[in-house]
Amino acid sequence: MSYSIGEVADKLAISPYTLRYYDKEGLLPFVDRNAAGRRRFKDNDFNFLEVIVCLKEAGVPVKQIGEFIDLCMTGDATLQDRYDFLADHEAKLEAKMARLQHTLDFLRWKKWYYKTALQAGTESIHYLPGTNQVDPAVHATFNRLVADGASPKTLGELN
Amino acid sequence: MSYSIGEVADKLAISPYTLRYYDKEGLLPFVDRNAAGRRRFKDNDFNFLEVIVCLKEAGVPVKQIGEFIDLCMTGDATLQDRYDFLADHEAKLEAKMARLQHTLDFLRWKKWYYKTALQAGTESIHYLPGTNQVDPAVHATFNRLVADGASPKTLGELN
DNA sequence: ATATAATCTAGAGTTAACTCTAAGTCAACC
DNA sequence: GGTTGACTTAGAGTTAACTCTAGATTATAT
Repeated sequence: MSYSIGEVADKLAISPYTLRYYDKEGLLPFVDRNAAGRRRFKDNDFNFLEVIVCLKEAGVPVKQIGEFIDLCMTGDATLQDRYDFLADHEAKLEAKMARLQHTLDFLRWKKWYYKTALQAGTESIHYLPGTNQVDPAVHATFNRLVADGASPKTLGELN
Repeated sequence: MSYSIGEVADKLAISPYTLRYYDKEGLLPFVDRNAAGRRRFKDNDFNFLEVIVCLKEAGVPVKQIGEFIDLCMTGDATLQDRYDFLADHEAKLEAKMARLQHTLDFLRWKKWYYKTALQAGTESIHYLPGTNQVDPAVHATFNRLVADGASPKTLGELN
């Protein structure tokens, strides 16, 4: 089985432009061409494409993905380098997910902030008396609710 | 208490250039100026800055963050819009974290793939006999190990 | 008082990752 | 056999988010 650039683009839900750009950047050295110079992707190529898509999603720059593909093409001498590369980006992704979890926590507290303001009809219930400044105790109140067992996700839910 | 742009930049670990850029894009309409035209950040401004940093981390484009700040400056009439904005980006962030979890799973399976190749001294242990194509059963083997209770994270760990 | 450092604006430059255009080739269908 | 659509390359254009420069002003430290 072999596939045209358009078929691969459809399968991966990315544009043919992007695939050609990746090729230009050295990400697709494994792709064959037919007599007319058109790209013919093999079944096994999807193993590489899967990795490329994964690294992209993980936030690895195209240039670095190219370096990984280079290692792949070089052979068994680079197995350790490839392992280290993946371990490095695994750690980076774990760190990023931890940061995003904090971001999500913050978003949920702010949602609760607006839910309660909405129910009161005014944001000023969260202000220090006689000012336009948010009372730091409000965040502490939310944290106490969570510590007491409430779900941060449902606390901010309207209805 | 008030703070210069440099002090705020240090606290948020972003450059003064970036803060001025945000101001230019309408993200900092709440910041005061002194007689000489220099920015003076108030304590309460950090409530806005916190939100800006959070939305940035969540992947919200600067332009959209500006729209949210606009809502904030308009007053209580926009409370629902602000709630909806946060709820929308909460959902998007949850979806992104689910995708990243899949990405992390994939990275770990590939790490195990290279760990086992490394221990065998050659990647070819994963190929279909007499080819250079990866045997699809290899991924299935990894999945079985995980289904049988092994940790995907430690399975790929070297040592 | 003076040198150094921080700030200001307007606007130019940079970078990554596409995204598209132009001009041409090739394949599939009626 | 002709038309339509997919493909090719080289290279230009786009977009977001900075990042910096230049030239001027202001604040801080000796």
